[in-house]
Amino acid sequence: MSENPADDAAPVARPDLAAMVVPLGRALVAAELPVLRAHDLAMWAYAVLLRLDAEPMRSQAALAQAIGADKTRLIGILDDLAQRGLIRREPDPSDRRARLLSLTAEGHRVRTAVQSAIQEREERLLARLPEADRRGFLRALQALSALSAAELGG
Amino acid sequence: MSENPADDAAPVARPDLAAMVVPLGRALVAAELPVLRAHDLAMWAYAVLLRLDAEPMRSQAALAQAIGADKTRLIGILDDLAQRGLIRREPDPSDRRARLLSLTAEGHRVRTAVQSAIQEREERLLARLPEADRRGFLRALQALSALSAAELGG
DNA sequence: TATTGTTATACTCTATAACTATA
DNA sequence: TATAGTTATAGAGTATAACAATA
Repeated sequence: MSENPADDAAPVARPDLAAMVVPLGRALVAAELPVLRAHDLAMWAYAVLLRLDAEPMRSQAALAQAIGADKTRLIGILDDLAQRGLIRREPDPSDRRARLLSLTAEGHRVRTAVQSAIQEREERLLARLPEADRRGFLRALQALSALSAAELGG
Repeated sequence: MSENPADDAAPVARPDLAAMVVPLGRALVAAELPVLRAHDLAMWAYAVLLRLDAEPMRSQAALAQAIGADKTRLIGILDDLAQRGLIRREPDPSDRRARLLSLTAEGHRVRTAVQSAIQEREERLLARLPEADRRGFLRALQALSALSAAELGG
């Protein structure tokens, strides 16, 4: 009758992954917001700086897809970043429909300052975990987030 | 000049936690949705079943706070669950403003069936991780999700 | 008056559709 | 005609404010 505990009234061995991961993600985002606000950056703007620092992009559509954003919502973000001199945004000479996107030196500086502040906080949080769990957590997290959404769902 | 790699152009050692956790959460939720849909349950309805199975609640406000939902959005969910006979929802005789909430036997059955299906999928995902990382991941996740949002942010 | 539940409303984020310009 | 970018619009999810019943 109780060979499989999940069939009985007893609580399951662990909460669902989503029930732990989603609230954790919300809390991590909430912890980032003050840092971003201090640099007057929206969350998506920060995502843009990170992506363009890793690699310049050939078009806004490519950038949108790379960071999982909608291309229409990116426009205001890019307007702001370009106006503040954090990114370059110029028509591709070989196809003037597309916009070549890259980070300026100032954009790189801001990106680095923000990420340092964010990861400093994160390290204080991770320091509360036992060393072995901490390493396993980070490795598993990087492995899982490298899988495509399709693989995670299958 | 390059004693601290974060000050230079080189990429940082790891992505920000939120940048890994939030998309992972989204993917996990997306993986749950087909299971929930098969049982004709909304995500919040499932959260209600889980919470009430753990412990009956003295009021809708208490339930809302316990699962991190807005009390106004819970109402339609509770209407549906009560109508389908998955929960009991009766005025507290000692304070008829409040509604006593608890799971019916059928509600418990549904909760167990859904969670089994969900965790079955999750186990297949976790099986892709090395055993040590998997254990560290789950332990760290449970530890972090037990911290309050305030602690995570501080 | 304070609290529980409810309804109505507004706001944010996101996705869809229509328009301009280049090709 | 097809594509990149832009603008305008609509939808989902969420939070806020006002209301009715009970204490």
